[in-house]
Parts: sequence; C-alpha cells; structure tokens
Amino acid sequence: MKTSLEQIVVEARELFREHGYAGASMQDLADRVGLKKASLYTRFPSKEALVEPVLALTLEETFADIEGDADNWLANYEAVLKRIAAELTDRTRCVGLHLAYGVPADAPQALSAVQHYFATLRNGLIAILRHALNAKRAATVATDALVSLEGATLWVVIEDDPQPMQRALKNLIAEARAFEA
Amino acid sequence: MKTSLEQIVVEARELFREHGYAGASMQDLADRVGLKKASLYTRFPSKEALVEPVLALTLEETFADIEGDADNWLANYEAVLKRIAAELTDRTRCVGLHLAYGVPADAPQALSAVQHYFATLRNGLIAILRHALNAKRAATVATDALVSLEGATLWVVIEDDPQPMQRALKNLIAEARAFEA
DNA sequence: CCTACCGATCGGTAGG
DNA sequence: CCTACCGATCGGTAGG
Repeated sequence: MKTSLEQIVVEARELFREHGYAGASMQDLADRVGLKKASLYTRFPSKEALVEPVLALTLEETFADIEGDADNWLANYEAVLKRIAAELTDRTRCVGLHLAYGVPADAPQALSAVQHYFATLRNGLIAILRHALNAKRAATVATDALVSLEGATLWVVIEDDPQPMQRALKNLIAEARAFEA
Repeated sequence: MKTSLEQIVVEARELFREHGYAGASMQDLADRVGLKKASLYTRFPSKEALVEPVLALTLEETFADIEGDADNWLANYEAVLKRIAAELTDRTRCVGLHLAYGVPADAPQALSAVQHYFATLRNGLIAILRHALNAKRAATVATDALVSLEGATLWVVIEDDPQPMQRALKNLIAEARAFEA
C-alpha cells in the first residue's frame, strides 16, 4: 500500500504535538508510516519542511465548510471555536503552540510557518466577527479568544481536566451572542 | 569561582524555557555554567532531576514577600499576577508551560514536578482570593487567571506582541477589584 | 523505496 | 572537578 503524503503529514503532526519539534524524530515518523527513514527524504527535504504542511492541514480542518460571507456569522464563529476546543481537548495538546514554543531560531521556514498559522487562524476569526464588530474590536476579541483556548490546554495537559476549556468556550460563545444587536 | 547550585538551576531554567525539555542539552548547560558535563552529574543525578528545582525556584520568586494571611488580599493578588505577567513577557516563554508540553511520559519525577508547580501556583492564588470569595469561586477565578496569562504568551512568542498579556492582566485586576464588596 | 552509512550529539558513566 | 569514554540516536546523504 502506498504511503500518501497526507498520511506522513498526519503522523508528523501527531509527533510534533506529543513531543515538540526537538523531541520528534524522523526515525519515529518513518516507523509510524511504515517507511525507512531515507525514504521520507524523497518527499520532504528536511524535518523543518514538515512544519508548514502540518499546520496547513490543521487550518484546513479548522475552517472546512465555513462560509466567510454568509450572514450567519454567529453560527460560524461558534463552529470554529468548538472545533478548536474539541481538537485541543481530544488531542490534549495544541500542535501550533508546541511548535511556537519549540521551533529553533535557526529554522526560519518553520518559524514563519508557525507565524502564518496563528495569523491565519486569527484572521479567520476576525473575518467572521467583522459582520458584527468593527475592525479593532474584532481583532481584540479574536486574539483573546485564542488566548483563552490555548491557555486552557494547560489544564488538559497536566491534570487531564477539560473543564477550563469548556468554561472558556462557553464564555466566548456567550460574549459573542451579546454582540448581536 | 565556585559554581553554585542556584547558578546551575537558573541556567537550566533558561535552557528549558528556550528549547523545551528535549531541546535542552546537558552539554549546553555545562558550557553555560563553565563546567564539564560530567561535573554536572556530581550535583544532579540526571537531566530529569533538574526540573523540580527549576520550578521550585520559580515558585519562590513568584510568591516572595507575599503574606497570605494579610487582609490586603487585593494588593497581593495584583502583585502575583503582575509578577507572572512580567516574567512571561520579559522571558518570552513560560518554563512551566514548555515543560508541561514537553516532558516525556517516561520521566515521572519531572511530570509530577510540573503538576506540583501548577497546582501550587493555582493554590497560591486561591489562598489569596479566599479572603473575598468562597472556595469554589476562588478556584474558578484562579484557574482562569492562569489560563489567560499562559495563553497570552502565545502572542509574545510568535509576534513579540505584549498587548494581549497586558490586556489579560488589566482585565483580571479589574475583575478582582469588583470582588471587593 | 531500500541498505548502508556519515559526522555530530545525546544522556550518562568509569576512573581518577 | 577533570579526561576520556560508552552505546544510542540524531538529521541527513550516497548510491543503487
């Protein structure tokens, strides 16, 4: 059975999420997808080059089937937040955050992939919120929404406690409902 | 000049903060403190054993000169939150969060040190808040305060933007002031 | 897509 | 507190 690119990216994401950039090894990745390590290098030129597709896939999943210009912005906003929260709770850690913390300064491609990931995530939320808020307010609300969801992963990681995440999600949704004039 | 234990712990913390558990190497640590790697092992039996003192030192700094039973709880609460926020902004990353994400499952001493760190941090905040709130409410408020401060490190790390952290701090302090009857 | 290998580095230890 | 070393593993490559 052929090993697809997506299969490799999915497994790489799992490794980055669990072990961080430094802790994820190309040998582990090869074992997971059933290839020899050298064969990975026919698809990806380096470990660093895996970061961009890993985060691109995650963005795709987060915004799949979200119509940015529909006027049911509240439903879209709720859907995206719920997806993010569910992902962080089910998978325990946030790949993006783990990479933001762990990608070394001498991996510029990976660094900019991480920046782009969070910028796109935030911009996606801003675009939805713009239907109810002005630009400045939408930016603040989107930024703080990501702050509380990412921060809440802490308790999932260390105590296996999803309650802070659920509380954050509930508060964010309640806040958004109040925006509807 | 003798290399003190504290010097080693301080530098180990810097390495864990910057590179995470897996990315921090004992050789780097030895170079930083001016010892040969083997000499580190006369003080600490393993890399894993560094985690506990690193986090203990951080807790000490966070709660230094805070009198838990004074009735100026609001000043204490503000002081502790400001210290945490300043530390996270100045040093860019949170050691505790980086370790929470990165400590491997086969390092049980380190894992429990991380759990203990966040439990103690939260309990310290709860003890202060108990002067104004009941137990359940104090626990929720303390947990969510840590969530927003830790989450705000994201933007410090990736965009070098301290504003979400400042906003989180301001909101938490405003919230606390409202608790005063 | 493989076998086989590279130099570098990892955490940790022997022995003084 | 050092020199010198251990086996294991790292990211990556040569050559087919």
